[in-house]
Amino acid sequence: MVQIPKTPAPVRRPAPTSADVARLAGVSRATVSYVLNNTSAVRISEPTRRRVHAAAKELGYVPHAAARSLRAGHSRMVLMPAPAFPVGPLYSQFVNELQWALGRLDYTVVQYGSLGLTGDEAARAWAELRPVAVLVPGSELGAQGVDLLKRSGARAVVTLGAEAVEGAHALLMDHAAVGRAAGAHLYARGRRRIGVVVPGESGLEVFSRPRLDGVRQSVRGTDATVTELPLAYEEEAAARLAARWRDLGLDGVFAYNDEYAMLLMRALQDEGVALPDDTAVIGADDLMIGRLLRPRLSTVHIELPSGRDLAELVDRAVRDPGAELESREVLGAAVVHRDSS
Amino acid sequence: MVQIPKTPAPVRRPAPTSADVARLAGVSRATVSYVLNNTSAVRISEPTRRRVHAAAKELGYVPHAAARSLRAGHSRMVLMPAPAFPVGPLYSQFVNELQWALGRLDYTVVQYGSLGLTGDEAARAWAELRPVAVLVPGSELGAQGVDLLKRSGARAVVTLGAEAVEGAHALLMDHAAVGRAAGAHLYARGRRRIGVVVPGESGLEVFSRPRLDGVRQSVRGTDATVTELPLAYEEEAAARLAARWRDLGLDGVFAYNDEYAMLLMRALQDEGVALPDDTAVIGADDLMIGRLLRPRLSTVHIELPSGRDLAELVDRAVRDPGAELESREVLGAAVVHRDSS
DNA sequence: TTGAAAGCGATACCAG
DNA sequence: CTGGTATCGCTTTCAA
Repeated sequence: MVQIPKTPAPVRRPAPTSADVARLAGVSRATVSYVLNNTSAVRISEPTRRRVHAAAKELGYVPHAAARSLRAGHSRMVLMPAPAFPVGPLYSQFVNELQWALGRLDYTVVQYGSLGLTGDEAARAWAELRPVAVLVPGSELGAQGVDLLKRSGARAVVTLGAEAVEGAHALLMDHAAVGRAAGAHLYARGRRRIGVVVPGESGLEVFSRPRLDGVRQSVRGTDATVTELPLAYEEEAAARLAARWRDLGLDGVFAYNDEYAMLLMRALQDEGVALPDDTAVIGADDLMIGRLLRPRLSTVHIELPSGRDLAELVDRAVRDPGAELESREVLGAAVVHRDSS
Repeated sequence: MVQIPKTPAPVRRPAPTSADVARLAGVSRATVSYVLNNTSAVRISEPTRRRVHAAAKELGYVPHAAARSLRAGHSRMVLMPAPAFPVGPLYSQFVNELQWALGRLDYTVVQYGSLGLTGDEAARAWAELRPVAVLVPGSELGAQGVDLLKRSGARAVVTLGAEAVEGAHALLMDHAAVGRAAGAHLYARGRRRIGVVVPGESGLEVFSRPRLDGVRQSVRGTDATVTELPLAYEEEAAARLAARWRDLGLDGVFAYNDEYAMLLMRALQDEGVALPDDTAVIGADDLMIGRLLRPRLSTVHIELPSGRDLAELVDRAVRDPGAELESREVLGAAVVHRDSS
């Protein structure tokens, strides 16, 4: 461990305020505000502007967001809960796009770490920040929470999840559609004894449950059977599952996503199961790794709404909070047939 | 698109304040504050407490964080910039741990979306929120930025990156060590013409550059050569690279990480290059996929600091901002030798 | 063109 | 035990 000498001035001065800038520039606080905000309603002489800017720079003045939004009565903060588990490239990229798009509309996205808070506690915590809009993936939030947020000034609450919540705009992401697509595909390929790999890890049920249900729906009324296969994301777990594969007598399997599919495929191949002849495999999410596997992995490609679209929805909702609540189906699921099925 | 009827009350009432609660409960705002904050210095009668709590619940009162921290002169917000590119499971998990650990210490982590802001602009934007601490991955932040943040009240600035920044605590993550480990390993395995796969994608240079440099360092003064191999994360790019592999005449290659390694391995295998006989391959990050490849992928396992450690560092720094700045090397890199090298 | 002052919401001191 | 009130930093009328 290396020690770097501390800065020469250990004194903790309070942050400079607009009053300090005013004093240094020899003007009033009002003038400082006018100059720094480029208020067009008031004209300030050029020399004064320069003095103010110089003073601000010299002091390292930074406006106090809390004070500002307190005074203004609103902010342009869009709040999202920070995801509670490692999240794939799909979601990362979606959030990035969204941040960018909202940034262009002059909003600021804040991901709030609310680990260990349950639905209503979380809603309270978010409400304290008085965000202008709240984006909530999943269905942790109930009608109560939405109401709380709206009562504390949120002009839009948008949920991204399986079902709409009273009072909130909803981007419906029906993961059952993913399962239905996969199930229908396997059925069409002549498979009748279908396994569905479900992550053993907790937190993923929100996605895995509907995907499983979707498979069930897709074969309802046929002679096909669906078997749930819990699988932890570990080699040994996959090996154990593969070891009893012959006994299971499955001829097709839908894995939660391409990563679990890869895990399972490897274990099956090590076990001497022929893919896709003995067992057809299909994954989901259309990750790059699927294309690199041999046989190439069939998968369900998922189409998320673009960040731009969502940003525009948020903006519309914020500008006109009285408008009808939108509720749209946004998750597209399309089978990409490759060699594993 | 389905339309859900809007809620019956389209009136936008302002959020209830402590004054509203006081009015409804028939007490003063001071009393409300005492009750809701459980202030131990003052004793409030039980009936009054009840009335206040009831009023607060009825109105759906939520304290206004901005007003509170304005008054208090500080907050317990720890700010991190939101990552600008899809980030792997390693980092996701690290951030989660950190959030959890800081949460236990009663801090709140906020990931601030500062897309498109350069170092100093970003520092300004962060400073506006008056966070008590700022955690910055990468080296986007200069001494100036650190100074700005501290002047606006940040009691701790911690950088996670290649080099220390004046005035900030530093968790040094020397990615060159990853390259050195990989390079030394390949050299020890008798490889002398070493290629290094560098992502074609921008934004990753922060990591890829030092990893490449590390390889160079590890073979300095030997007869080994190092060839930089830019590679976009696409199948075709990999195929093109593989097509000229014989001409390149490389007998060992270090890929930026396991994902790029997998991409390259597949292309090389399709091209008929024998692994590891013709070319030894080693990746980095020790992802699950590496274990699933055949041959099993050798990799450089990366040890990040635990979220708990970092949380404690932040807490120490916040409690005693005058203390010596800590600067520690925290990135552990260890070769995991498997079958591809 | 500039300044004085009110007020956003919450808290903590000091009286009563 | 409870209430008035000053205060945090900033914006924005209203006057000068």
